[in-house]
Amino acid sequence: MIDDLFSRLDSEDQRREILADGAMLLHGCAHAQAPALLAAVDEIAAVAPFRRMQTPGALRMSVAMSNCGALGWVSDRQGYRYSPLDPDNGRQWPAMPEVFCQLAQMAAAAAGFPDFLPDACLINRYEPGSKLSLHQDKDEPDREAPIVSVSLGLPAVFLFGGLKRKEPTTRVLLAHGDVVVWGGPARLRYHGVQTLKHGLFPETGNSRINLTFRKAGPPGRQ
DNA sequence: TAGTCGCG
DNA sequence: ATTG
Repeated sequence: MIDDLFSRLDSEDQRREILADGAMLLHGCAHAQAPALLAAVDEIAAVAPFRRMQTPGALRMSVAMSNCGALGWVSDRQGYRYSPLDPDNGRQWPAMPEVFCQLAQMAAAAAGFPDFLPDACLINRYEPGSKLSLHQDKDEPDREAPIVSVSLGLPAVFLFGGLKRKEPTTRVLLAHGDVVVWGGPARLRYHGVQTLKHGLFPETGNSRINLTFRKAGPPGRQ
């Protein structure tokens, strides 16, 4: 059923699945680096703790977030934007660890987007009950660069839709080490995460950690 | 209760 | 219109 919605990139490598034109799932791509990634997340969170941000509607998101890199995605009653400073402490976000940047570059290249240089990494922590409604990543002025999303910890159902909210969504189970890359004609596709179910994953404190790499700075300088 | 609608 |  779901298999019908996917086409296989090639029969030799069942670990790459095309979700749409310009969107690819790299199954288990980050599995080897996962321990290093999680250790780096802990270091980042010690400096820029996870927090549940407010939305323009003055409600709180269920997902707790932090950032690393030159720019971080923030939300408050004023709206969504990128900021070089952590609004909770007025300091720059922690630097993007080398292992983050290398993984993001490698995954982007494997999905057909060479020379991806992310300047922002949004770190989302999902506890059981957390979800992210269907949305577009459209706060980045440069739409040439792709989005790279790395899943760690508990599995979650990723919703991948079209360029209009009402278009049907594909449901994709994302497990520890999976990476999704979307760009080009898929860059503005709606996407979201279904409510996380509880499960056992001690390495992440029984939560799901998602790293989302973006180029959030001005166009050019790729 | 999962899916859909639609509020502000 | 909507990362609620």
